[in-house]
Amino acid sequence: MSGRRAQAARNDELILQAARAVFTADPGAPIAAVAERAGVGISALYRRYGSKETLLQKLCGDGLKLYIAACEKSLAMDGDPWEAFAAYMRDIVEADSSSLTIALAGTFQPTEELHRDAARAGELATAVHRRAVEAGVLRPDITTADIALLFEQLASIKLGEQPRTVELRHRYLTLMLDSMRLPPAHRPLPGPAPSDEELSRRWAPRP
Amino acid sequence: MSGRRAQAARNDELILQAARAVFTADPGAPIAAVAERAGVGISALYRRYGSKETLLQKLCGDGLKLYIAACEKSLAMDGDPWEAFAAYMRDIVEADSSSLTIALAGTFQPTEELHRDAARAGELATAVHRRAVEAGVLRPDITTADIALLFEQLASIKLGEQPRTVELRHRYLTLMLDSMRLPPAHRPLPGPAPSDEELSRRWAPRP
DNA sequence: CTAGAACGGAATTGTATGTTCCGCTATATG
DNA sequence: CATATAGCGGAACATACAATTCCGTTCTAG
Repeated sequence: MSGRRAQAARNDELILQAARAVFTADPGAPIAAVAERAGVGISALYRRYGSKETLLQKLCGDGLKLYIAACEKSLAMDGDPWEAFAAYMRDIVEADSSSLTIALAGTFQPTEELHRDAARAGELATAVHRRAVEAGVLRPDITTADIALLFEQLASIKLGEQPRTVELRHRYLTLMLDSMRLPPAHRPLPGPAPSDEELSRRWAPRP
Repeated sequence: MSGRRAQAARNDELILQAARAVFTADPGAPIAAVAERAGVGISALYRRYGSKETLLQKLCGDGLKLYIAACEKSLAMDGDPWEAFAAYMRDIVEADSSSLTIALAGTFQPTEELHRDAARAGELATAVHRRAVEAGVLRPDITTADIALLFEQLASIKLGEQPRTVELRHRYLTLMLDSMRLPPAHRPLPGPAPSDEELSRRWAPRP
């Protein structure tokens, strides 16, 4: 397959990647920013998604599917129950789906399919959580809702470029896991702490 | 003092309170929302602050002063070094200055005074941190920059009304403190975990 | 060779928001 | 009591921005 068709197929992917990157960095970004990042014109976007809302629903749906996949992967793990739980949380952080899902909450009308997937994700998350509690490796006073909020906190971290941001999220996830694990223990923290320079850079006036 | 002068003096405070509340809830809020919340006209605002930027600088400055006060209070405490450190973090959460300070970073030109206060706040925070590390009650691999980011994570929590939000922030602060304290230990978590209803409410499309 | 899919990007349209302006009111003052 | 004016409410203005539409162009399948 080549020529115009091929470009179209490539653009499909290009646009989705761009949209993920742009809206993850700034949930309120204009749709033109997505087109620019993808290196295509605006009409290439509107050919695929009838409106901004449609695109956001698609992104949100993809994020949910990643979430579901992480849950299923964890549930499929046998062996150390704590490791299964921790892997679940690490996978979610790695997928970076919360950022979008959360920031976009209330921005658009949830599809029927979104509702179904969200319900399924909730069930799976509950299962992952329950297994950890029943195995006695997770503080029982931590609920599934707590975990959802913890993901949101991690998603709020934004410092420097994406890889650095993910690295820092893992750092604080490690901290969170320490505080949730039974028996209490401290693990070494991954990645360097933020430097003062990283922190202060944010005070430069944004154009 | 009564009559017109009195109303003016009252408005001074009214406007500041409203501005704090509004911008804390939504850093991008229009200036008209502040006037409405304060129950005054727009011109009452512009009489006091020449521009939105000026108002934001004022709020940010106030937040910094609260931060500085919390540091000084902690440094003045003698007795349990851990308690001094924990009190510092609790006070910052209570003051809720981070929300503004962080959300507004980069949205306006920092004043000279802001710079000075920020520097002073940094020094004090470092002192609080060092004392905890030297007393052997705080994980040494946690840096002051880490703590700054932890505050940001707490500030990102927004669920329901302000009091509930603060309650939840204390809940997760407790978790964080557990993970930072030497020797490792778990403390009971304050406040109830978020209910599913609280969480799902956010998905209602915002007008 | 040509119909039409795919596209780039300017033009259109609507909205949101910072700021200014004007007329009103109550009060301080002589 | 008269009146200058501080303080105010809110409409009007100017503008920036962003979603969407539209049209001319390009490329390729048949």
